[in-house]
Amino acid sequence: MFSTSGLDATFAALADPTRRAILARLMEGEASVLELAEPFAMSQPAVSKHLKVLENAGLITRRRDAQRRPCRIDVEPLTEVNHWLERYRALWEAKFQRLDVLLEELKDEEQAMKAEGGNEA
Amino acid sequence: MFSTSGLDATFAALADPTRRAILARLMEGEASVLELAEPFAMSQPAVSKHLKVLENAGLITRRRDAQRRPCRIDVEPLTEVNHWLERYRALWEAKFQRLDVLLEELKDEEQAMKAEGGNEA
DNA sequence: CGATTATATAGCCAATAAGTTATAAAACTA
DNA sequence: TAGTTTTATAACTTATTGGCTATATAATCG
Repeated sequence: MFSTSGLDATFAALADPTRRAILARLMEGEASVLELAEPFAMSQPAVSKHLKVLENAGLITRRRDAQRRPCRIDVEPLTEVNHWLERYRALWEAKFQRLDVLLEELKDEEQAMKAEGGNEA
Repeated sequence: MFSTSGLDATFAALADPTRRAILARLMEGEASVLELAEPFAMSQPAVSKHLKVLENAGLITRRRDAQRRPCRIDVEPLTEVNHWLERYRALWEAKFQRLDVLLEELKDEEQAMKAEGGNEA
């Protein structure tokens, strides 16, 4: 068994606009499957599949409420995305710095990271 | 012709670990196709395909240098990811706030955004 | 020109994804 | 218990993805 990086599943889940819309909807709070399905021109099973993808990526969790399975957003994978982005953030936050200087700094940081073993693409 | 959200292409491109590794490599500066292919147990055409995916997502640009087509990272789509993440950032940055209070605040913000028309899943 | 190097393209294959309809299962309601 | 509501699963289809090998193209070198 090899656990493909959590980022694989997270980015793949986020690549679909229906699933991003579902996450956006869940920012307003819990919602059932039918409530989540309502805005979409799509069958209920299709939405259930999307929810499974989100759940497998850890982006939502579900509880039981009678027949309903209310979903709520789980933000943890997004923190991983945020952390992954960190590596690149300097590239656009330092728009007015000279690029070559910036890259030198980043290379130095990379050396430091390698020295302590942190390495995930 | 309907232009599927740039986020679709960006997230899909980032969902593959080979492509994320290529981006990480490009943080060290420009690299040719063969240079980028070298670390991977994968044919050159496979890497060329990955580069095309990255290029279509706007994550890299290529120039011509004799026979080589050096690639460089283009960070703009990552800024879009960063912007998309903004909506959710409060959820993990405010871990110690009461969740219901937080969600109320977010709903208010959403009303404000709707009022001025900003809406992208 | 012919040879070499770097990259792209074509054609193939297997696996996955995203949708469908039909049906099953779970939990409530009368 | 029988019916209703909500969700999940199965089976199928079509399109996309990611890899391969073989080949074509582009640019340089001798």
